[in-house]
Amino acid sequence: MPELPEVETIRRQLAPRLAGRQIIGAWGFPSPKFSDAVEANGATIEDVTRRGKYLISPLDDGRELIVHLGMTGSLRVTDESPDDLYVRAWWKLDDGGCLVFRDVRRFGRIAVVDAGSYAALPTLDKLGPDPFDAGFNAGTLWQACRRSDRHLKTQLLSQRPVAGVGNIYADEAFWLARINPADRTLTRRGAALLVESVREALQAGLDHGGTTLRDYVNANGDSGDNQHHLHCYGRADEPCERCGTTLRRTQLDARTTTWCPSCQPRRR
DNA sequence: CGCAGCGCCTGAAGGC
DNA sequence: TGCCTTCAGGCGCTGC
Repeated sequence: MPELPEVETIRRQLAPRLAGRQIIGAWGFPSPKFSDAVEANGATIEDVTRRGKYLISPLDDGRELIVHLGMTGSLRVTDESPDDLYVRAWWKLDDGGCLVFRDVRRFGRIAVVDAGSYAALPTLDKLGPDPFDAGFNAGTLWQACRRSDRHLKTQLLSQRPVAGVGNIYADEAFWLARINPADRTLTRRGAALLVESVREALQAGLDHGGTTLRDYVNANGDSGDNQHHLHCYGRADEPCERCGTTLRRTQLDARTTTWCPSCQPRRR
């Protein structure tokens, strides 16, 4: 499940490979989620950038090709035309390569829009600051969480206070910050801790090439390594690395959530 | 406008 | 062995 570290890993691999390449053929799976792929035909890719979990490629005609990988999406550049049941889009390049988007569960999304016009992608349209930007700090996070009464974890996953955090790195960040994900309010100090912990969790993911639980592979087809470095996510019923208490699992707004009842006590 | 609830998808895993 | 059910989950949409 690609979150910011996985998407950024792919972006770093694709940007030098795709910049300057003209698209000379395109196909999209016949569904509104993918059929926009053909709209990029004929344009030249100028770069591959990222906002949160969205890959954004500026085109030379003032539009942008946007790809969200969803749960099981992957992007690769191959030498041959794809022959695979789960390919949802491809773009033939002017150097003989082919950019292929594969997505078993079809939770991904492709769009071609006028640059910066994201009305068709409401989450992107209202996306918060990237976690490593100065615009994400204790003050902004505290303010954002003060305006809502939802569980803190649900707020992080909304992509509004900060962009790019999904279920895995959210559980990691709350564990690192020793904050209970079911809390609804943050102290100033808690906000500062959580900012640092979000960055630490995501940086670990980046350093280890992303987390591969089942499907994730980078643009070279390689799995990540961060699944061997997780402290909390997916470790319910195992002892907490810090205190030995058995980690617990629950559902929080329909999201599987793992936490340490001792290190991460409920506030209030 | 905020948000709770639901639907989208399909392979893997578990139950019997 | 094989059928059936449940689970995973990011995001868009609907309706309160």
